[in-house]
Amino acid sequence: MDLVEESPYRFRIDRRDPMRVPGVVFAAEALLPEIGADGSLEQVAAVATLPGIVDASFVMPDVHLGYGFPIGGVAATDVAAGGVVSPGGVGFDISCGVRLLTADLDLAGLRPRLDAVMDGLAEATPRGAGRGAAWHLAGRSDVDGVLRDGSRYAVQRGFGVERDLARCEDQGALGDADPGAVSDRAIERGAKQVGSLGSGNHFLEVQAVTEVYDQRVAEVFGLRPGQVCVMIHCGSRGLGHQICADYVRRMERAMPRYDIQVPDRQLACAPVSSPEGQAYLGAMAAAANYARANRQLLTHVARLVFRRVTGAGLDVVYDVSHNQAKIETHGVDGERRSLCVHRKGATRALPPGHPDLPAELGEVGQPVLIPGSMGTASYVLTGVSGAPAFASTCHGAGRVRSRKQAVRAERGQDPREQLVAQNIAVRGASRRGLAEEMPTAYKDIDAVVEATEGAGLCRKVARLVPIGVVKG
DNA sequence: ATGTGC
Repeated sequence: MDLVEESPYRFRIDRRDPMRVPGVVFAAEALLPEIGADGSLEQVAAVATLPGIVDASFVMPDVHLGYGFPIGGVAATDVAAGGVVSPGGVGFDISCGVRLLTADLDLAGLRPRLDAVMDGLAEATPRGAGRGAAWHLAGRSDVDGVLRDGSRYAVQRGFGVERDLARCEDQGALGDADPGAVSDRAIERGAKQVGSLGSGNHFLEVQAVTEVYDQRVAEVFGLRPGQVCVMIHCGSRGLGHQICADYVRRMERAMPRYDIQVPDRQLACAPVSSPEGQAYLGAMAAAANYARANRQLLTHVARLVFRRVTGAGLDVVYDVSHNQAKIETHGVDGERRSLCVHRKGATRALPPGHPDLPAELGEVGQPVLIPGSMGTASYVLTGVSGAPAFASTCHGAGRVRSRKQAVRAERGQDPREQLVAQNIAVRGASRRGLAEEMPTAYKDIDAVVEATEGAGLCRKVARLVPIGVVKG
């Protein structure tokens, strides 16, 4: 794929038929050799053919191959111009995202009790495929509560405090959720999984702040050097997965009716304004709320353990999704337009002064939470004014090897030993599960974050390192 | 990512 350098951190894929807009790759020169070998840039060009797409088909420096759409991608369609919504543009793990908690505790104070904290977290955190959850929903009214009101419902039921909600994207619940658009099968899969980590790259990590790049913003976020934090990375489990599968099938069948042709069946889509588009967005919002309730329950579990073992409380810095489509208003060619912004492996990053931010964050911008690969650093960033790509940035390190390749690369080595040698406590996960997530399988998170900052997508606020990790 | 794979 030919890339034209537009600036040091921005490369263009020129538009050619049937692309409607160009592709844009945000990356540093040094990352380019690791980008595109998997075919993800062909996916960028394919996404650019979607009806109603505006500006460009964007990807972040952590781009890699996904289902139809690349992971690390941002694509916005103009609702009034027949713009489409596509389940592949959100991904199977709907509203997968990250929540960061701060402990009123420093690393030195945690060290003597670290083993007890990790044992407590390991015992209390349901994880792995199909293994139960912290909260078993009792009947249809609980299910509807979670699907409609997300973290808000979890807090209402006693699994958190009101302040948590102010520090969540959408105040803890995405509007316009339609539980009626969610299949019985999806609900059946999800009912016993609220408050569970899942597997793959999902984790609950105890971290410590090692670097503060912006003192003023870090202070507003509640972060200081040496501070202990808890990062939770998980999604909508079997429920989101089932919804994605259901709607890919439904849209595949609907496309001829709207005379939509796509270069790849995995790009199945329907106009946002169509019955199929509306049903998907309603089901997707329900899954998004489920994922938020999931992170709220894991917050509750972590609080119980920290309180019991260390006496420390945990406050929410922020909770933000990196797999979601949202109807947002943005300027396009000097006009305010209603757009369906697909972010798949990309994080919303609101600039300072944005009306959707809670008052206490208004002056500094939205906290953006970026998990590194297992055993490497994570970042807290903030949104900046005038950024490209509809106020979005990266979501993590981004794979460079498939899971299978990662396991092969770790043959004859012990991933657990490698983490312990770095003084990182590990709980859970099979040898294979750990091998799939080793840093050699990912790009360098420091380089990815530097490229996003260089591209003017966000600004660094703080860097955190792992102390202990609970894996699915 | 996923009641993990044709």
